[in-house]
Amino acid sequence: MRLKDEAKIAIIYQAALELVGREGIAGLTMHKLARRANLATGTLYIYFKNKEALFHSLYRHLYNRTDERFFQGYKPDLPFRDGMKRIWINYLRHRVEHYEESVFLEQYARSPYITPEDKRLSESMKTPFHAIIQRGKLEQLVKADVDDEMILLLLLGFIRELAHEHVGGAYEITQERIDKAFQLSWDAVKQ
Amino acid sequence: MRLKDEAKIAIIYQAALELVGREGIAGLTMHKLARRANLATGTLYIYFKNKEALFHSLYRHLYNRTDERFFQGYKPDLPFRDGMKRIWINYLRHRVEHYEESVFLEQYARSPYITPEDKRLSESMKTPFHAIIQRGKLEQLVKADVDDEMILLLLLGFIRELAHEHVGGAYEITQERIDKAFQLSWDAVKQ
DNA sequence: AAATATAATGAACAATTATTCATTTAAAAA
DNA sequence: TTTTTAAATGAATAATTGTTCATTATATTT
Repeated sequence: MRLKDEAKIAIIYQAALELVGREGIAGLTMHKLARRANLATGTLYIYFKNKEALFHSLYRHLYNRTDERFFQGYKPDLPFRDGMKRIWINYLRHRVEHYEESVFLEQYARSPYITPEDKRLSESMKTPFHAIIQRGKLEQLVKADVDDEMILLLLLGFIRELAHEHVGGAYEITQERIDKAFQLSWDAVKQ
Repeated sequence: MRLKDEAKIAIIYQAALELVGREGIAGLTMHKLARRANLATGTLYIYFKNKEALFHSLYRHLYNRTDERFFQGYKPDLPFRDGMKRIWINYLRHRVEHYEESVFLEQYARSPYITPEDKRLSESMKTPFHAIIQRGKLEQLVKADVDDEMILLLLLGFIRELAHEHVGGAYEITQERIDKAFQLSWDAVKQ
């Protein structure tokens, strides 16, 4: 099979994410997906072997795109707090602007489709975050007696809830609230 | 229809939660569910009108049981920090010991099965937490310039991540870590 | 114990959804 | 333009899954 139209695959991915964002993996049928992507059902099978392969492929695709987004605009010569805030905001933006991705990733992780290989992949996402926390400890700005993972869980957990409530319409994120929320996070982890 | 065996319904709920915890809502079939609950497929339809009604019923059931668990052992005459820690730990325990419930609730919220009525219900869970935060502000122990919802999101988000990683086997929760984690939370929200 | 009522069963049926493939449409090459 | 090749279509088929119901087992009443 020669290389198929990349753009069309992107359209299929996008349609899948939109549908999963609304009705979850349980609600996604190949028929609905094709309709949303303006294709015939059979066309999906030109690009993907079957439904399972489509999910698998989308899953891997999402893990490639993400991590560079988190570190956009981060310069190591920024003071630590500013650099950390930058990444903090990047991650919040990511969760808000690509909310369906999170829904897909979380539901896929607990679906009949996930493979053991996929599970390992999700761990690797965290490594660059750990590096930042290490820096904070070296500069004696971050609590030395708390392990990196715990600090990371506090930061990510908070951001995820903020994004979740914002997208759901229950809690609007404003600039003022971003500053306050980061301050809370900072107070939690600072030495 | 006269009242059916409550215990059997509990068994069905339990089986459903276990299956959804492993393969998500997308992976749950009536056949699998019946097998796990040691019943014939048809029996499920004696207790529930159909699959949708079963989910709906389970969803409502979960919302009734939960909130009393969170406030177990909370006495208003405890110093604020101790009382808050108590609830904090209760919620962590809840998320760990009833992890499948969380998976179900989150997936159900984004499934083809949820109704608008169900959506409203999930908001009500938070009210008792808000009351505690109010107390903290009155006693001038909690940041006055941060709204309750934000404080709540930080606390819940962190706990949810801790429980998630613990259950997944990636981050074991020990007594020492519980104390540290609560300290982080406290540092975030304290005045 | 017999009669009656209720619950449980699981194979049969219905509905939904995934997948295939003969045919059409569009693009590329001759 | 004609021929050849690739891509797209969507109705038909296959597979899966939800639901029903005639029958059997169990419990309750007389």
